[in-house]
Amino acid sequence: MSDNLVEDPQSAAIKQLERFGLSTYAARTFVALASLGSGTAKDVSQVSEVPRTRVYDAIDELHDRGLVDIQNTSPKEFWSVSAETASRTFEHELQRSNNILRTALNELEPAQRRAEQRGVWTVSGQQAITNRLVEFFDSAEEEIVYMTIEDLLTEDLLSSLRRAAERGVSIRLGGVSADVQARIQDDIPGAEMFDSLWVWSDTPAGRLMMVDGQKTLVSALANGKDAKSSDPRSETAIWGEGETNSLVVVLRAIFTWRLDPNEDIVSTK
Amino acid sequence: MSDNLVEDPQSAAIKQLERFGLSTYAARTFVALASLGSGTAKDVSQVSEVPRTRVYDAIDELHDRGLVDIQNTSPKEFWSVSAETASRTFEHELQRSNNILRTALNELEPAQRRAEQRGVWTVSGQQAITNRLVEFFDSAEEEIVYMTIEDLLTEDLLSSLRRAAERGVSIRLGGVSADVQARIQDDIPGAEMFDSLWVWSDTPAGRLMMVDGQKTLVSALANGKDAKSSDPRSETAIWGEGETNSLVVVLRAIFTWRLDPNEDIVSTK
DNA sequence: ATTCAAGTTCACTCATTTAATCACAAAAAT
DNA sequence: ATTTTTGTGATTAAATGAGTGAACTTGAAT
Repeated sequence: MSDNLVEDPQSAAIKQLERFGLSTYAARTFVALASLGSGTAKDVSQVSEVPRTRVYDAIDELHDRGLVDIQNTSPKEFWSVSAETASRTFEHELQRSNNILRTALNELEPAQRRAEQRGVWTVSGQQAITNRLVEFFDSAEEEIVYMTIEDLLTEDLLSSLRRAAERGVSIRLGGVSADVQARIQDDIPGAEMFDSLWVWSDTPAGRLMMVDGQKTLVSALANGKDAKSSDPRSETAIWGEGETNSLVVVLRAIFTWRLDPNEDIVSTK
Repeated sequence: MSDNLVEDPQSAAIKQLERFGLSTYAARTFVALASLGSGTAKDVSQVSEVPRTRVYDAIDELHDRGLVDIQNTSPKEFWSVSAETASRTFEHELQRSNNILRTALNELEPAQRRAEQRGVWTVSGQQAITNRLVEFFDSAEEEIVYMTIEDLLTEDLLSSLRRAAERGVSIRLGGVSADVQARIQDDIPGAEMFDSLWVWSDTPAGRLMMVDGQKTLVSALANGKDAKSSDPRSETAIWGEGETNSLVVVLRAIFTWRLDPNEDIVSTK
């Protein structure tokens, strides 16, 4: 098989270089040079499968990007920067690019975003859902309730919860096993743990969240069997916000019913 | 004129989004949604100039990337994440991508890179040249001599010099004005300043570098007139390394002749 | 229930970009 | 001087993506 799940460094590197805007010729040429250290067009062509006559264009592209230096002899010799330098170069470029993007978007973003939203929005992909949660957590002023399976309690979310706790937001966490509870207690002393409403540690579930009683989110993992090995993209969530949002109303009802301390419900075994 | 030097946020954002791999439709759609907050296909089409029928594809693309959430009503409504979230999302993605690239390149990099190089290599672009200098500085073991005009003495280089100084490398810096000399003396106490061999603070020059007497670099700015406003890409440099490298031999001769303390040369006015 | 309009999806064309091949000129090596 | 290698340019072919329009679905109104 030529395409394994764990790729060989060659094609992995090529793929990323293309992602950063290099042509496939340029990407292949750079990878060839990286493994050679330096070489002529002929050398490059042989190990990279790039037509010899096109190596020169590829080198030009790389030279303009500062990734390859040229020796003007005949035959010309080409030299590629080190892995570290290449990586740093891209990092700089992308950082710069991202800053431009952020400021541009901020400029044209309307003053008041999502005051009160009717309806329920869907998000998919574990990372996207996590991002949304972090946003909600960061906007919390009084209370966060979050039920989750442990696999979905990433560092991102924990640090966001920590920040919230430091602001004085009360935090209630459910669905995690005893030992993880202990670890979190160390990390975020203010957090209050509760056992999940239903036992779901063995079944692949999802997450449930409510912030300040007016922003809620529910997620579920698509493919049923095992949660761990499932593709991160298979998680789908819906969320809604606003005092009168229907999803909010429903979830608030459930949460307050199950969690409110003055209510006296027997915990489901 | 539609394309100013300082672009409007619209097209600036679109350009960066495309750079990050979005189609132009997707980029335009996202920018439209970012200024609307949320809206239907119709709304988006009107402000983005994207054909209404293709908005759906664009939204799919954005949804997959976690940048847009969808409300499954009729008409469908679309909601874009905040500028901050979008920026963070890209940052994550690119960081991840860059890590893969770095490890892949490191794996296939040959053990011994550039032991002794014959010949002289050319680099162009200010950033690329700076990168090369940082690499040289970081590899210095005994001595760094660096002559430069102030504009080309960036923070990157200063911190690299600082690291070298802390390793005990002796540093000689030339070509900078008195006040900048003072500032650097504070920053890097070990650095020794010397007045440039010829007066070049007013003329657009370039840089001269030698490390450990065996790695040298010379650069020059292409367009003559004023150094400041000149395009950063117009700087071109050549470098060489190795005891017997011709460029090294020549520059070492000059430097030792002019700088060696036991020689007694009258300073050029 | 039927019709109409609006919303959504799909299939197709056209243009632009990019990969790939070829032909030729210049330079080295024999 | 001749032959091989190296470098540049032009040309063709394929693929990607923008743009257009037809067909289908859904919801609302008569």
